[in-house]
Amino acid sequence: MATKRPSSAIEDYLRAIYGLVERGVEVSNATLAKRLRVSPSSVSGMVAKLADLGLVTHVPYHGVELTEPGRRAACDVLRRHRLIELYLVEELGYTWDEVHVEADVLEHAVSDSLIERISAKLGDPTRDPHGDPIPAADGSVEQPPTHLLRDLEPGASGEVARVWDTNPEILRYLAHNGITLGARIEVLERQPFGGPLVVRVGERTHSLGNEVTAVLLIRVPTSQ
Amino acid sequence: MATKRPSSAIEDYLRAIYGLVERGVEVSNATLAKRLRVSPSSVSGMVAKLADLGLVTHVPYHGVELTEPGRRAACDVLRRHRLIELYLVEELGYTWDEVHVEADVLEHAVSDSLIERISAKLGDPTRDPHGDPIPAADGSVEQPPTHLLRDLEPGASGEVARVWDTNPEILRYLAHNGITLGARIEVLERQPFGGPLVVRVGERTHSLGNEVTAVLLIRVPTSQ
DNA sequence: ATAGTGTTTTCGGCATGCCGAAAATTCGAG
DNA sequence: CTCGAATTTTCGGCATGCCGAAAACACTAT
Repeated sequence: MATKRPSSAIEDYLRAIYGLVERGVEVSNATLAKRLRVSPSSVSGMVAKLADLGLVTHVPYHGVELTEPGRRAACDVLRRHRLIELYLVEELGYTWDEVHVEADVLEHAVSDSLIERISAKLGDPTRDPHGDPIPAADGSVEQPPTHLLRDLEPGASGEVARVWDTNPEILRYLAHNGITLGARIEVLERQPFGGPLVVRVGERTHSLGNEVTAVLLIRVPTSQ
Repeated sequence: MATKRPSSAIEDYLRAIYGLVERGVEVSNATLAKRLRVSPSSVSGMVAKLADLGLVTHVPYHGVELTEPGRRAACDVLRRHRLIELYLVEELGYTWDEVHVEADVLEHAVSDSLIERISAKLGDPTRDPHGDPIPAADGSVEQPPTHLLRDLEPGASGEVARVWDTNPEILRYLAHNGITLGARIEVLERQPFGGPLVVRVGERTHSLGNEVTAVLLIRVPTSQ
């Protein structure tokens, strides 16, 4: 029998930790506090609790790491979150900038059986509307090899595989400029000193700032 | 701007009070405690809080009554609850005995905008899978005139308009015997001393106990 | 009137999670 | 090595909601 689900607060922390690791961001008390919009002292308290529960390992004054049960629980939440996002887009006409807030709440409220019906109705998809992989019901995740747009050299091209951000404004900006999942994108030139990257998407060229290029993951055909 | 939504606990109490009134059950501390599966002392505490918030009036040691703001808030929750139930049946293949538990949780998690999209997708329905009226977005509810099956005399007939219960076993029992919304039902005879009511539904006759006849609402053609 | 019964309320307590202020720790610069 | 800044933890406190035990109340029957 499936063991009971953690509290929403716990699930929020687990998903946040997983998300930071996934993006290669250091998982510190401070980054967690910022991401969860909570005070650092609250993070200390909750991390102690997570460690008690065996969901993370914690070296005081140093880092936090998910244990295997913790990773598994995080994947469960992530699966729910991403399936809900996709469902809202596919079945209820949401756009990719609207779904995150809604899914943040619903991920804690849907039952396992509901989420499996949703998955079935969507044809057991493996990507959410932002290109993020949807963990399978058994907790496995496939992370396809991609490159940050920021790291590509002029001349490189590929297609937009994933947008690593939840900020509705950035997402609307991208969609408005035709930068959506699957769009072909070619790097034309890079301005020095942290300047914008000039890219071509379809007929148009855009100068993209750091906030944007650090968030777009590109699938490059001949990787390596 | 819509004022913030009450806590889930508060919404649960409001919906419970509304539900008891709707069924003509006395709204006492005890009935509330039983319906919410909570201790009587918890009810006392929460009722005091609801009174503070102006959602109910409370005469200590006597009854609780919804104020107009309280009724309105209860209808909001009820609208969400019933739309979710219908949605699960229509779009995700749930049966009428499965939806209640799921909706109990989701009613607190769906945003107003999501619920309106759901309502639109369903064609702004006015009945949920149990025949319960779905309050409109403006808080108005229509209660169609019906009769408890228990109160009908032999010879009377009508169609099943509503099932006033959430117990999955009763609901499965009814569905299994063809007693679903819209089914024609005719009272054949009434056994005395609280005995069963014999009814005909389609080709078959059933002897229905009190638990069942007290829960079936019948629309009788020539009311009066 | 009053005793008894059942209901309701009050009271202190517990669990979860949040906070700010102050103490503890780390780590780089000098 | 030591000082100081930044981070992290500890501590006491608060809010929400739940509980059980005991006191307060209402209502019925004598």
